[in-house]
Amino acid sequence: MSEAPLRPNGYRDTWCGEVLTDRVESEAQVAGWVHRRRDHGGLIFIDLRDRSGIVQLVFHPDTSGESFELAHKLRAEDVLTAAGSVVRRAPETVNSDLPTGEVELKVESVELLADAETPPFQIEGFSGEVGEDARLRYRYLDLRREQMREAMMLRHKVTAAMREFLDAEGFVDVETPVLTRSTPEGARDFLVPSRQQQGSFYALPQSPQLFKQLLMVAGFERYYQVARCFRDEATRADRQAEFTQLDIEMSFVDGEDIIDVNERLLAHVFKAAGGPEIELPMQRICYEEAMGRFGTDRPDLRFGLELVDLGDALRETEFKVFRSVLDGGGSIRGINAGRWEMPRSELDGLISRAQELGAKGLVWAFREGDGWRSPTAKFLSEAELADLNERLGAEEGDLLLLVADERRVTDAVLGQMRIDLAERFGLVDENEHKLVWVVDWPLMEWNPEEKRWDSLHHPFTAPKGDFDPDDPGAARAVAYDVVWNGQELGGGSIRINNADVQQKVFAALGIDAETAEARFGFLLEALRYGAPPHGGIAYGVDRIVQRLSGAETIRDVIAFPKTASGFDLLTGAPAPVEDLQLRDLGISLHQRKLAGH
RNA sequence: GGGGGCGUAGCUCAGUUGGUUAGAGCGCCGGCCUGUCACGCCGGAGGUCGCGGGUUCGAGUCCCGUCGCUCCCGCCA
Repeated sequence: MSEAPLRPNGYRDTWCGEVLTDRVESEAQVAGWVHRRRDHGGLIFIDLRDRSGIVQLVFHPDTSGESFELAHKLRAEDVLTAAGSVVRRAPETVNSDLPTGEVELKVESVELLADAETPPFQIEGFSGEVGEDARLRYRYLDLRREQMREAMMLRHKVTAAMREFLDAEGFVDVETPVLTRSTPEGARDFLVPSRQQQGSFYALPQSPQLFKQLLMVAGFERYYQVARCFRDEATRADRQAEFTQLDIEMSFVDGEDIIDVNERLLAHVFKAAGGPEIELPMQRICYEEAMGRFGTDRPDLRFGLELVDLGDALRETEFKVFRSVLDGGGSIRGINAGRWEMPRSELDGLISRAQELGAKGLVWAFREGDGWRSPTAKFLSEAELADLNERLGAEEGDLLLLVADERRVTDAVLGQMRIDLAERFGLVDENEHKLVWVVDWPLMEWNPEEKRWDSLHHPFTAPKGDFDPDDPGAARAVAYDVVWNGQELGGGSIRINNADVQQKVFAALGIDAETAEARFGFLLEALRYGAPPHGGIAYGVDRIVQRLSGAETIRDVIAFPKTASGFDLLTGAPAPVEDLQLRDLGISLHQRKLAGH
């Protein structure tokens, strides 16, 4: 990234990274942090770093005795300004690893602007990766490291490209409240107690969903926001309780309009961020097909190992495990993992993994002749084995994995094992990129634990055509998720713009009229005042940047992230508050724990 | 909420079957060094082995508990 020109002041007139051969024989003043010092006794080199890069300073006793004396005392991460002449290095002293390696600054004057204590870890070291505790506790030092600086710069490029594109397409950036209303559906809310209305609470938004719909009712037509969102749920490698969403909504559009503008948005952002080139139009796959072939609604299309339905081959089976599942309306599905040797202990590991994922068990087998080498082989007839082999496309020695359970379990287990196996067998080409729209979603799915219908996206998603409250499972949605190599980048839908339809959908979801009125009355009311057809999408900005940067965790692309247990190791949040503060809020605690650590 | 891994010097780690005074590299401090760029050489300081309890003649090592970090399941779009 090239830097904007500097207005010369008392500190500097040149970026460290821009002290290049075109400046030779001119004067320059630079400022920054001492990256490394090499003191030869009679000659001292200092690598000076600012955000643009590194330049070598040379301190000669003959050039400036005073500067030379000071240079002796400089230590890592001291902040200084140095002025002198830019000189070309002798050919044998050129450092080809450094963009500025053909030149150096012969220092004539130097001033220490701030001295630094010895950092708890080396900003630029070679003794391996620094532990995350230390990095988070001293995040401002961690952010000085090249990898973090580049991640944050990339993040900036991504959001800048988003804004640039959306601005050019006529989208209006509108801020929506952070103190808003709790809606107990979905994830747990972060609550904020109200001082003026004691006993009442704001909630931090899980997304600006309802506000952006209201902005459509308000006639803004095209809205976007880079919005902070909050979900009080467990953190993961790719999840933080506090995260950033690119939120978009449009009026007078159908699903194709939204997909069109978003494909161009993604292409623009990927290009600006140096990501993989996106071919337009992007591939699409319908929900049913994704679930059928990959067992997931966010399929990674870079490798095979597709799921195969095996119920038909086992219709007459007498094997009790399969029999009872089929009789109970469940499914038997399998994967041909290909020809891999695997010792018994690893096969046991696969069984454990399947159980961890929710299966009761896992059948493994290697094709041998027309039958199987497997503990399960003796329970199946020759005809059944032959049929299974054929359906799985099994060749001699292929490893076959079968799960029998409810369809949602077989999909979840095999869908994840497919990914595990691909990683383990090295089937994923990291240079290949597959972006795909998953379309044609069901509007709702049956939740057997809670014995009710749940929205697949959210309760504001519009049903395609007329909605039949007696058969919610039949309803489809104009909904679309965009998936990159098996990870969901964003998803959206056409929304309900009619209060009657919205009420029917609430009712089907088990939200009675009274509750709907209490929680969403403002929305229902707004929909009665002329709500245009509208729809939109939301992206996980952190995840997009994580994927573009190749970072292992989402924390590496967030300036000040929290730990898995929600702690901010830098500031010590969350922390107890003064009794007086609680009294103001009318809150009393059952017990007070002392702050941890 | 559940399961796995980790916790030893400022940082990254080693530490055998439970056995004398707990080690290495980097960093740090002091000295020497005029072309280095992971500068080099010489010397030095630095430890609540996460915390608490237990077993034992003896615990970094074994047991129990607890705290923290992390990954996974649940949860979460």
